[in-house]
Amino acid sequence: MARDKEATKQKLIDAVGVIILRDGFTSVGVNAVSKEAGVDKVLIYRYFNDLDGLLKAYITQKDYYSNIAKITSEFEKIETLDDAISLSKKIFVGQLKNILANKELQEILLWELNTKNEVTSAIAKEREAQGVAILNGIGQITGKTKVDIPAAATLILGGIYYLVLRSRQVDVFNGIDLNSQTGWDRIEKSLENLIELTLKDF
Amino acid sequence: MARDKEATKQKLIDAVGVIILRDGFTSVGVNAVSKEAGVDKVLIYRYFNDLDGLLKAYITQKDYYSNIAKITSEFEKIETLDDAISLSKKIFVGQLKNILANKELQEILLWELNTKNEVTSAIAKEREAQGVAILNGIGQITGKTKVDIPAAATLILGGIYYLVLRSRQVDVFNGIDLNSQTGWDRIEKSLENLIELTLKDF
DNA sequence: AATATAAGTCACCAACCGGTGACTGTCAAG
DNA sequence: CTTGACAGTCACCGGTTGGTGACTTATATT
Repeated sequence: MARDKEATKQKLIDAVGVIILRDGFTSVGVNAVSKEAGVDKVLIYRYFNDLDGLLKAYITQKDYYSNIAKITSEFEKIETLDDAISLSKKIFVGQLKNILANKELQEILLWELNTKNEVTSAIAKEREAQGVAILNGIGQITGKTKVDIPAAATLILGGIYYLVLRSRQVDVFNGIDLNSQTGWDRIEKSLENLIELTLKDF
Repeated sequence: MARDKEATKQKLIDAVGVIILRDGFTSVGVNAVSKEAGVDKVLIYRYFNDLDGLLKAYITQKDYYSNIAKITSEFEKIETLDDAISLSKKIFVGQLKNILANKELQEILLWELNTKNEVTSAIAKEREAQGVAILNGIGQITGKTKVDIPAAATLILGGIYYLVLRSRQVDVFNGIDLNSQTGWDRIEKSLENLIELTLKDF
């Protein structure tokens, strides 16, 4: 009808987001996406070669990890160890709250765990760049520590990811209520404690 | 052929395990399972009502978390704080190595993250009982601590789960090689460090 | 030996999946 | 005014999914 290629492409890209958010990444297929976009599925092949091509376009537009620059700039203001600890806490707690609030991001994290293809690999690469940049920032300010900061940070970050994803299916995990504010307050507090203990141990 | 109901049921149950291990939980369906078992799929409905019924039977037979008794008995031997730290390290590192070695268990963890139904809820319930029992054990011996032990343990355990699952799709995460021995050694070391720091902080 | 019960087989169903070829309608360049 | 390029539509393909009814065959009891 509209006879506007770019608009149609955008409709398809947007439809991917809608379906991921509403039905999860497993429901993303040519039939569902085209139906959601109100467009024939053959256009996916014509405009994006492939469903993967469409997904790549979707991810590229999303640009989830664009806050690196902002964070790394904050590292430069750091002077004392307490500053470093405070910023580190802020980063990790921020990650937790960000993922917890963003259901679309949760779906992508889950997708990464389940599937390996060009798209998820591309996302992983981007995420990796962000993670290493932040770890380098922390590493620079703390200097020589007894503990392996990147390893500890990775473990804790993984814990954040897992608990958020787990909270989608279950209420209580290890006795902690993952669907209540008090439960997440406990997690957040522990997060801060672990960071403080780790960075003060040298 | 064999005309042996119990043997046929067992064939189906075993086939579930084979498929989970070989193709992942997403591939578990009536068609695939019956084909693998060399048995008609209608027998799944006759003997187990449902695919879910078959999966429940599978899980019940597996009994993944049967090592609770052994662990809780070890708590009684504890006398000093160092004993407690040592045992806690042993438990968490043991968890890590166990999951890392057991691909079928990894599939179930992933399944738990993706799906909520009677089967996964039943597994979760069993896991929950184990986790709480262990945490109670640790809690008893450490007494009042500054940190929230259950919350910290949950975070760390989640980290273990996530990293193992992530290692299936990606080599490097936050600069740590999740497919090399040295990478896992770093994780393990950090795990022990975090436990020690946490339990000594009171 | 006849019969009932239950084990196992077979053919089929509707719904969905990804994917493709042939088509129609529109718009702009010649 | 014609023609060609292209946006968009439609019908169909082979394959797989979960699920069911009708059937055959074996075994145990009377």
